[in-house]
Amino acid sequence: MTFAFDKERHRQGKGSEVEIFEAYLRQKGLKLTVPRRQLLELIFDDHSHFTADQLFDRCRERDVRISKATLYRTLAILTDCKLLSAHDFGGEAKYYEHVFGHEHHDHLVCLACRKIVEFQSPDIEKLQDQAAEELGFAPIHHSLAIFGVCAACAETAEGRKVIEEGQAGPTSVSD
Amino acid sequence: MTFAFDKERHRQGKGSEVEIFEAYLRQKGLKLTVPRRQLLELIFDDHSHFTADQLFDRCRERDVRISKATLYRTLAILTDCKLLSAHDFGGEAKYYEHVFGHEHHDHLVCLACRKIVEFQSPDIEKLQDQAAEELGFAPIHHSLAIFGVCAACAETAEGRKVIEEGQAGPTSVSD
DNA sequence: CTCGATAATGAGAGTGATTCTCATTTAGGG
DNA sequence: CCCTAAATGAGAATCACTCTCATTATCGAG
Repeated sequence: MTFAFDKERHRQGKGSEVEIFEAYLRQKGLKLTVPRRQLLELIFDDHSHFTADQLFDRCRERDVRISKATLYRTLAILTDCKLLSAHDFGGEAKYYEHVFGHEHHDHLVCLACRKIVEFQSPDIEKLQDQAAEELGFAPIHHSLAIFGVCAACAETAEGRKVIEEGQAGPTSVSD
Repeated sequence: MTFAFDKERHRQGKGSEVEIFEAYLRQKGLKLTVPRRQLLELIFDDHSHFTADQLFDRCRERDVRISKATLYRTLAILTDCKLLSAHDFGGEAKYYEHVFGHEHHDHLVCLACRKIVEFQSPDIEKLQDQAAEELGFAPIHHSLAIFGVCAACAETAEGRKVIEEGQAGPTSVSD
C-alpha cells in the first residue's frame, strides 16, 4: 500500500508522479480534476522545494487560477501519497519538497541567510533507529535539522553576530 | 557571555535560575518586575515542559493575573538567556522545556498519543558536527525528533493503524 | 527618599498561515 | 446521459503569536 514504490528508478520525468498520483486518487475514491492536474504540472515541472505561497505565486504567473483552499488541499493529498514531504524549520511557513526519485536526506539551515542544504548520513540513521528501539518506539520517520551559519555568511558581520550569540538572533526555535 | 554556566552542578532548586535570570536582566538593562518574578516561580517550581497555553492556564489556576503578551515576552527572554529552550514538533504550539541543570537531549514523539520521550546520543551529535563541517557550516544547535509509535500504543488499534500507514494519520509534518 | 528616564504591562487589535463553510460545479461509474 | 459523491472558490474563521499604545512600575542617580 505504498505508492512511491519504484524509488530505484531515479528521475525519469514527471510521468511517474502523475501515475502514482492517479493510482492514489483511484484507490481513495478521489477525483482527478483540472486544478489538480494543473498543480501537479507546476509542482513537478521543476522547482523541487517551495512554500505554499511560492506555489500560489507561481500559479498566478502562469495564469493558472486556483484558490488557496484547493492548493492546500492538493498539497495535503500529495504528502499523503508521499510524493511530497512537508517540513517546518520554524520559519513562517511549511516547506515542501519532492520525495519521489530522491534519496532520503536531512537538512542544514543557515540562520543568517536561511539557505537550506541537504545532506545524508546513513550512520546517523542507524543510530536513530537504535535509539528508538531501545526506548520501545517503532520509528516511522524522523526530522533532523542542523542550524548554523553557512560558509558564505560566516564572512559577513551578520553571520559572525549569529555565531557569537550562539543563537538565531534572539529567540530561535528548534525541535 | 553565557549565563547557564554551571551546568556541572545538577538540579539545585530554582535559586540558580533566578540568579541567572537576574544577571541577564541586569546585563541587558531590563527590569525585574512582579509579573516576571511570578512567571519564573511558576515555570521553575515544577513542570519542566509546557506550552505557552498551559502556562497561561496555570497562572489562572493560581490566581496570578498576567496577560498573554507579557507571558510570551517573558518566555522569549528566558529562551534568550538559555534557561528555557523552545521546540516545535509540528503540533499546534511550541513546547518549552528547562535547560539549566539538564543535559542536552533529543526527542522521540509518539504519533498516536503524542507522548514525548527524551533520549541522548553523543554519537549522533558527533556525526552531526561532522556533517555540518563537511558542508562548511558552523553548527549552532540542532533539532532531532524521531516520530513513531510508543510501546504502549503499539498494542492499540490506533497505534497499529499509524504504523501501518507509515505516517501520522494523513499529513504529518517533520523537519 | 524622591525623581525621572526608560522599560514593562494589559487589553485588545493585528498578523499570517492554514483550514473551514457552503453554495455551486464537476468527475466519472453505471 | 445521469446521478451521486467529491471538488471548487471566495471569503469567513482559527489560532498561536506579536504589536500598539496609553498607563504604570522599576531603579539608579542625586
